[in-house]
Amino acid sequence: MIRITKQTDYGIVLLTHMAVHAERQFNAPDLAAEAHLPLPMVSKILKLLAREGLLISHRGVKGGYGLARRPAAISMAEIIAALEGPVAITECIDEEGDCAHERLCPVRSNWHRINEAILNALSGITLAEMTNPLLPKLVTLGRGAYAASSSERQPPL
Amino acid sequence: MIRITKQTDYGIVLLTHMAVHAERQFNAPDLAAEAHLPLPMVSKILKLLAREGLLISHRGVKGGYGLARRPAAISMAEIIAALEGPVAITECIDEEGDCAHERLCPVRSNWHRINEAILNALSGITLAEMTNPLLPKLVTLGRGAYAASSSERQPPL
DNA sequence: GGAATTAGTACCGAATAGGTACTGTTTTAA
DNA sequence: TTAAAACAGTACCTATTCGGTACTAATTCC
Repeated sequence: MIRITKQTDYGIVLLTHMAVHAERQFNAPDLAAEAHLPLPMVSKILKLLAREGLLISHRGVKGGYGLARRPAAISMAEIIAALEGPVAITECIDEEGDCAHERLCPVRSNWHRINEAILNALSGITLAEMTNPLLPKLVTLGRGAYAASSSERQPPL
Repeated sequence: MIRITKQTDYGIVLLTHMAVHAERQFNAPDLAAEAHLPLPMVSKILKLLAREGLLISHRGVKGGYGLARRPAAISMAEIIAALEGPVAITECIDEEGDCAHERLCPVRSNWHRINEAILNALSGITLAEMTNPLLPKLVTLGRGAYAASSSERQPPL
């Protein structure tokens, strides 16, 4: 059903939570408790995000994880790519040589369109935007004080 | 890894093939042979597409399947939705009541953004475009005769 | 009525996802 | 220097889903 995995789902929740207090450093147990997610999963996910460069980790007693960049500089595309590999909806993209239909398949060159369309869509959403509880349109229609309370300002769509 | 299933993959290949000769009617064995895909799978997929209203089926000896609409009026979003259910990247969209984190999860309302972004991306690609072997940009840069050979004109990106 | 064709459903094996456990490494601080 | 807190890596198990097949109706044409 064209779903992201739960791992990624959790990962986005965690990163969003971290983005609200972007300066703070979080350790796995605290994050798990605050996000109401199982610790082993949280641990696993944070390790992955750190390895992929989206988080910076510090070991030792006072260790923990912090965002590697400003929330506005981290896109959904990056997060998803970090947690489940390159965003490619179809198989025949990565394994170009293996496809037996290569010469016959008229669709092949067009997969790129679909993949790119999705990649663009995901690249256009930043972590900073995810911390804002309302949609940009509604925010600008409402009173400005609310939008100003979020740490990052969103570029207009 | 945020993939469509092979069923959907095959489905798009089949529909693209049918879109090239949009008036013609195809039966399952012929289509399987022409697309170089296993017949049982093709059969299964065509049934589904017919049930979802993307294809029109005719039973009996001279039966077969035909496109229900013009290729330009069928979007990727519809095809994917027909073959693997509604396009919703995350779970908490459809099962609103069940999510235990509902009251705590600050991300929840923002999933809509991601889902809609992807839905928009997929809605913007039509079956007619998939029959064109080259990307729009390259086509307009090349000689016009080539682009004119495709049955449908693509809107500029 | 017989043959061709779609419709529906049930089933199985293999791959993948969700989740857990364990062992190692680094850092702080008493 | 040693113990504890935290991250790093990896291996493993179970349940679900996917890819694929088979079989039995229901229709339609000749």
